[in-house]
Amino acid sequence: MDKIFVAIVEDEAEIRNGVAEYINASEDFVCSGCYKNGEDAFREIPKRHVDVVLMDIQMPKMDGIECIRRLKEGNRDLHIMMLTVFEDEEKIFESLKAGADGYLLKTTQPDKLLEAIRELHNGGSPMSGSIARKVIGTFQTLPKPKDETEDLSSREREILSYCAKGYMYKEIAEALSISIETVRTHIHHIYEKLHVRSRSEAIIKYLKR
Amino acid sequence: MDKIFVAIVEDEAEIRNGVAEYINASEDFVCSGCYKNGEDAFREIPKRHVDVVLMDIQMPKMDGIECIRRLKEGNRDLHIMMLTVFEDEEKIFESLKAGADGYLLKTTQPDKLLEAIRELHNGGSPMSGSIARKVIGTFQTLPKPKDETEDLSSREREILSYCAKGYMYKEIAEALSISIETVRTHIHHIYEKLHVRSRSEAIIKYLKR
DNA sequence: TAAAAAATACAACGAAAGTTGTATTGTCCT
DNA sequence: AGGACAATACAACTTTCGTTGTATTTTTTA
Repeated sequence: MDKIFVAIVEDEAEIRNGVAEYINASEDFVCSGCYKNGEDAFREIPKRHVDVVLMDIQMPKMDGIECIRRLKEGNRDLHIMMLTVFEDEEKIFESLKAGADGYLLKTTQPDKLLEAIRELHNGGSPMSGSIARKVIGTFQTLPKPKDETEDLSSREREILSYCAKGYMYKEIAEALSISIETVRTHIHHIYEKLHVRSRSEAIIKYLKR
Repeated sequence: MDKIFVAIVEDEAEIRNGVAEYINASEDFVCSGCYKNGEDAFREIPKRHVDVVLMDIQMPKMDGIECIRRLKEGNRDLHIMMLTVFEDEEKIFESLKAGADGYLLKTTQPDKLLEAIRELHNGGSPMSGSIARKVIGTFQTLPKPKDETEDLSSREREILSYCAKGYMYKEIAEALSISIETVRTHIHHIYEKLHVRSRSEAIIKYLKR
């Protein structure tokens, strides 16, 4: 069986070499390159055979998040996993948005790291426990303000949706083949039901619902 | 060390008993209850000592997603993990929104299941590889139309943010202690940069960026 | 340092939006 | 059958918004 080629991007030589050594000592992985900043990594990785990248965040010249963005732009299929000490939401979500496929903390045990690389290569997305919990937490937007647009009639909702596309009264009237005065009336009713007093506020409620 | 109390909610007796047996055979877990539908689970679990719930989705009377919603409403701290055959995004995200803390497929190996329960209990969020990848994928909103609000000056962005709160010119002028005419000028500049021609369109761009 | 961009301000005019009130028709629920 | 609501329409009037043009002071950048 072919070995999995792993690249390491990490500015601290000690960690970099430690991880590389551990990877090379394993059966099914081989370290195909070590880079000490995002710039070197971005220049070299596309030229080589790399299956998986382990990426630090804080590095000189180019940080890991920007490096991911650029690497992914060139090759969507490259599997990249963060390996960092940061566990604040900002860094996590910026990384994921940039295209990271996994996110491990540096406190991860070496054997768990190898297992994670394997999972990453198989299309999974390994995350440290606390990271996964934060990611899942973003879906639990519990107490969202009741959607007042529920109270609108279907015609009113239709008209509101035109407002939310930037249509003027006149344009809505044309689109629906009704008079501008009728549009006015509908919109007035919409304002009452949504408890707002302008098109802006109505659009805001509509888009945020 | 105290054992971790695990409840199982699953309509198929074979699976239910199999998992219960496996859990009871382990060192640090004990099955504290088996329920064959969401209704029974919702009625009984709050009365008992339960640390972790393993929850199926498709069940008679009350499905697992609704059951999670209700259990979590009563007790935010209860750790619930889906254990299901479904891996479509709809079911996954509905579960997470309802409050699931983990999501495993039934194909998970028994030893991995036990490890996942342990991780869940420790505040992690174990997910099967393909699930985690889908979850992470939602953050990678790839080809989003370039954020034109980037081109705005900080003052302009500030004013736009007031528009997006529903403020009128007069109110913005007051809030920033500048004249209404200056607000007008700024907003006109904003429209030029965003290539829009009304407050509505500007707000739409701002909220969708 | 010279040019460009940002922040500020005033003003006048026309266009769009918002308010208030009235009215007709059809549907749905009680 | 009567009442409530939705959809439609018209109109007069007020307020807010958007356009155009000019101008001064900083700040930034080439």
